[in-house]
Amino acid sequence: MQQPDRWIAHLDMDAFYASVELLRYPQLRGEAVVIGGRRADAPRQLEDGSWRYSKLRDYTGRGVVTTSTYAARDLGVFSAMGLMKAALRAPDAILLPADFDSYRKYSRLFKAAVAEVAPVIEDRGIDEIYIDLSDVPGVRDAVGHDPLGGVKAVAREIKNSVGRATGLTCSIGITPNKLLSKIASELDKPDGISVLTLDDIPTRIWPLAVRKINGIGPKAGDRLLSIGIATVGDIAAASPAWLVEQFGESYGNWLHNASHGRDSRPVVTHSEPVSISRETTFERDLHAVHDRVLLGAIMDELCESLARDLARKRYAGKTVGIKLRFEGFVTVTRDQTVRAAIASAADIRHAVGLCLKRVKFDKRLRLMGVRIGNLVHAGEALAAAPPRAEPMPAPDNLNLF
DNA sequence: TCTGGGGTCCTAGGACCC
DNA sequence: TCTGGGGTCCTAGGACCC
Repeated sequence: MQQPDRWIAHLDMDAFYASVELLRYPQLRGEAVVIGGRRADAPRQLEDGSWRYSKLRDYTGRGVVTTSTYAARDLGVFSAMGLMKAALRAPDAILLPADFDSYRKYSRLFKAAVAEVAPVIEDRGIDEIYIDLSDVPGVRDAVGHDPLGGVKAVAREIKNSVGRATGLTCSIGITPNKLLSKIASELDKPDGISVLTLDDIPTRIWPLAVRKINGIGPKAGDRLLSIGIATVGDIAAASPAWLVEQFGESYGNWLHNASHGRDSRPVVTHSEPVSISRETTFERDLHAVHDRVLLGAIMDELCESLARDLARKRYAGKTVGIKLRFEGFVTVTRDQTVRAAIASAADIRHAVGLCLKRVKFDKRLRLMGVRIGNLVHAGEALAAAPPRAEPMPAPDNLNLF
């Protein structure tokens, strides 16, 4: 076996949101349960102590499946599917609203439990992480005699630690790099461990569908299929020059390297946010003139939420952006960069007004969002920026809607 | 039966400066 | 006088991910 220079793990919590809900409602274990929808769909406890749950068949309106239990997946209900479509497939599935505070709590718990075993961790969202195991004693000391055994023992230790801390299971893939580990963690899900070396690529990776590669999404997947490429092995068999011809210099070369399992990205243990945003989809499409007052109030609220997020995280930003989604799912964005970093709801709302002026409102709206980028730490913003660098907002800018 | 909310990164054109 | 190349910032859109 070729000795890898790194051992990188990808850890993915199994059906994370749904599994956290099952800790609270253990009587639902084994049932088809779907997370999504509104707060009003929360279970109610009856006087006799029994619980009353919402069923998917009773759901009407917008919304998507956030996660589903494995029993619900067996019925064809998956993440990001519209709830109305899911209701057709699994009308008797139980619907629970998402409780992100609870998921964040369990997220902190499982990451702390992993850190006790292996501290070099890259956050990849609420339910997954990369871990560099190269310098973990049980891995490092096994190099030379039984590397695979050492790696597997550490993986079991991590899973036990996560289980003790949360009562939840996870799946772990361990390989020489992040790209392969991300794929490997899915090979034996749920509650599995998969260890792969570069020698395993032809047998374990090449037979997989191209969409299993992190970075090949719906568009690239369709395009690859349309030119006769269905598996990772098909990409590996194609010439790099041809891939570059089809997909451009950058993506073509990346596809070639990915299909051969090459990836040198490090595990990044700290990163700063690039932007912070808030958005909301309406229950019904709204008219820019007819529903002007309502839209204005919603935009005020979005700006206030964003300002609270900025204050809590101690950031200010120089570029404010709006996102508008019209009926027909057509999305439009506008950006406005101001001279000095801002953080207050009023300053954000003013910049939003400038953005809104540059949009043509000829269709109904289904979504509005506000984003702030070009972030600086709040302390630095105060030190660097003279107060009142921006003029007071003109009254008409505040009332575009 | 239309498709949530929070993000990151890339591309490409134009402005502006040297 | 009609013409270069490079660097950076801003903006808009889009792909992708969890």
